[in-house]
Amino acid sequence: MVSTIKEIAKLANVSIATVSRALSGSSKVKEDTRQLVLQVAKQLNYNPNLLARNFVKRKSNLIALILPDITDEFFSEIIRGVDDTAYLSGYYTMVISSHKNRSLVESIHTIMGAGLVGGAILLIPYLSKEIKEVLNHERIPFVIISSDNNQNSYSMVSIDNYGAAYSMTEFLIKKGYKKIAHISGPSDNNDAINRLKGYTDACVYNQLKIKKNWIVNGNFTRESGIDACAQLLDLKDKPEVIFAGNDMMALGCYEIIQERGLKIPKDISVVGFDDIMLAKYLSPPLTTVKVHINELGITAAELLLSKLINQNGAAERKIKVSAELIIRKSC
Amino acid sequence: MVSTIKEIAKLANVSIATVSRALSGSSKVKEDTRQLVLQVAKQLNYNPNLLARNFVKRKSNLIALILPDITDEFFSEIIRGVDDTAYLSGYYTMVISSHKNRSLVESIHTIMGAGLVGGAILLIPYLSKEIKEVLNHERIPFVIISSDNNQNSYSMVSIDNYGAAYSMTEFLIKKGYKKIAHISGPSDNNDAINRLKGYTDACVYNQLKIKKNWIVNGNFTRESGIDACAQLLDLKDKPEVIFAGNDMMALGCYEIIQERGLKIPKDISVVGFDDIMLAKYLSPPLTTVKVHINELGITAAELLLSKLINQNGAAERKIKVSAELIIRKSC
DNA sequence: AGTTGCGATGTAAACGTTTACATCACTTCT
DNA sequence: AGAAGTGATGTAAACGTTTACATCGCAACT
Repeated sequence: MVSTIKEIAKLANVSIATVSRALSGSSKVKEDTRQLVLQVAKQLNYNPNLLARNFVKRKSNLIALILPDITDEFFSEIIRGVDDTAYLSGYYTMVISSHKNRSLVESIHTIMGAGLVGGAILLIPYLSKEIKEVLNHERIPFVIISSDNNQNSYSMVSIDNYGAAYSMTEFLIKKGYKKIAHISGPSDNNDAINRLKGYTDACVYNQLKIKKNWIVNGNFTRESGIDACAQLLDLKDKPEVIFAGNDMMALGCYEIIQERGLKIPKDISVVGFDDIMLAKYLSPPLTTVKVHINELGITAAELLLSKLINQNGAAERKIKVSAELIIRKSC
Repeated sequence: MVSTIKEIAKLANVSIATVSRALSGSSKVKEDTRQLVLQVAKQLNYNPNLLARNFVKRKSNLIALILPDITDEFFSEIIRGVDDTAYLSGYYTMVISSHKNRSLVESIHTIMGAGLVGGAILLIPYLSKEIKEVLNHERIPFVIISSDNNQNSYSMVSIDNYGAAYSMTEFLIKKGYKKIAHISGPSDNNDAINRLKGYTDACVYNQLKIKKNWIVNGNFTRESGIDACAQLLDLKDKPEVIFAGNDMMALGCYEIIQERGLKIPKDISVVGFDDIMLAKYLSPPLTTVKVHINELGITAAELLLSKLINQNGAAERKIKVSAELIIRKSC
């Protein structure tokens, strides 16, 4: 059942080299011969052995997508984006989740060094010294999806947190809001940092005063949204709108606001970031920022593929995937 | 940088066979020699070439996870479940999404015949004749994740839709509800069919009358939930509780019920199925059925691995992954 | 007619690893 | 002391494919 070029060669009365050439399509083979070979191949139900092919060519049509140790609503979109794009260029995608049984560093080393994959896409929130150390020793091309924008030496794809937060803030200002609060994410999280910066810069640029206690720290959880929002509601000088660093914290805001008998957006407005699935089902539906997550995957794959195909040591590129304001009823 | 066993052999002054044996750990090598080899390997930063290894052993430590043409909130959990389990046995997971550029049949054929992967897990909602045809010609082991329980000849893992729906219905009956309605999913969808059957069987077993117009057809969308629920609310003999075939339809119920000024669960109760992320954030939080999706992946992977490891043509097995009632405030 | 060029095809090596078999140096029998 | 057995190691083939190089036949030159 598992036919090889040898068998085709025998049946077609040609050498295996000719078969190989006929099948690969490129080289010079007489059209008659090619047709013959193709026909025999079909008849034998031939499937090339990719293992052998990759092995001898010393390259692989597999790319690794290395994911961090957490589950995320958005991972499947990234995976799909990568897989779709890779497939169109004849590549397959291997997914590796690092987790307790296998550190990220270990994954990188074993996977990238084994010849199994031709390139890798790494989803890494924060590039530690250790990780960079390992990466610098790897010889296959890779691309990083990360919001860690302090790195120059790698090709990176990231969400335009800054730009999106800036737009959202400016949108609120244009709508007439003067008192805009922000609940930020963890202070060591780059998404959070950039969103905060987008918010403050937009305020500054539009000559809007930011009171210091209008910026309160959260940690991207619903609970922290509740706490942060409570703080804001207790303020003498209450903000008119709360820009939560992500939707989960916005959700927390909704809960405490409604618990206190206030109405959104009449008494106070709320906007978020991420456009998680439930955002549009909240009441009122949440105005937020939608990141085209699958584009992260697509872009990363494209970048990697370009490295794989024309392997001139091109300069490392940084690409930001833009986001879109989703205007609903919460402001 | 890319060291091979040849180089190790040279440095350690042994033959490549000895190196191979020392590294693979199994065969008989003098302990001193093994240590020496190991040390040299480490020093050379050696990584075995998996491509070569798989090639010569004519087996692969890659398994393919073939997904259908849609994106789903739950896919990442399945992927993670498969990957985690596979990894623990030394296997890697390759994800293939079939889609417009690549039919499922095509994916199956090219992937499973190329020697690249040693086995496959296929997520297939409905096993068409064509698909079965292709599957029957494949020679590598595979496992199917599906709710299509009309198949005997394959190893399958599925959600226990029937049992879970039965439990939910019985739970409602025990709570004292006498008038239970059901909004079913598409009539050609096996999940929907089994859930409906679980519901009716539980009613019958508990001698509960089911009025014909208490069962209304939906199609798993929120909109269909709205329509179906409206029909139920318009009934002279209104049900006391609506068991929606999935959470999205339950969400639709919430909307129309609240729009009509009714209270859940005071005026009417609603329960769902799936435990999608937003279920717990609805107000009131939705009582529903949680399927341990990652277990689908884990179980499928275990099944496949057992086939891969002891390749005695064991009987094909069917495994149902059980579900759990998540009792919240909606009834 | 002999040379050159070229297109088509064949030959064989190579890729890195595993593994069946051969070999060798001992030890332990008889 | 020789035979037989055993444990450690080496030799070489094999896996399926690609590809550099060699070869061959034929057309188009001089």
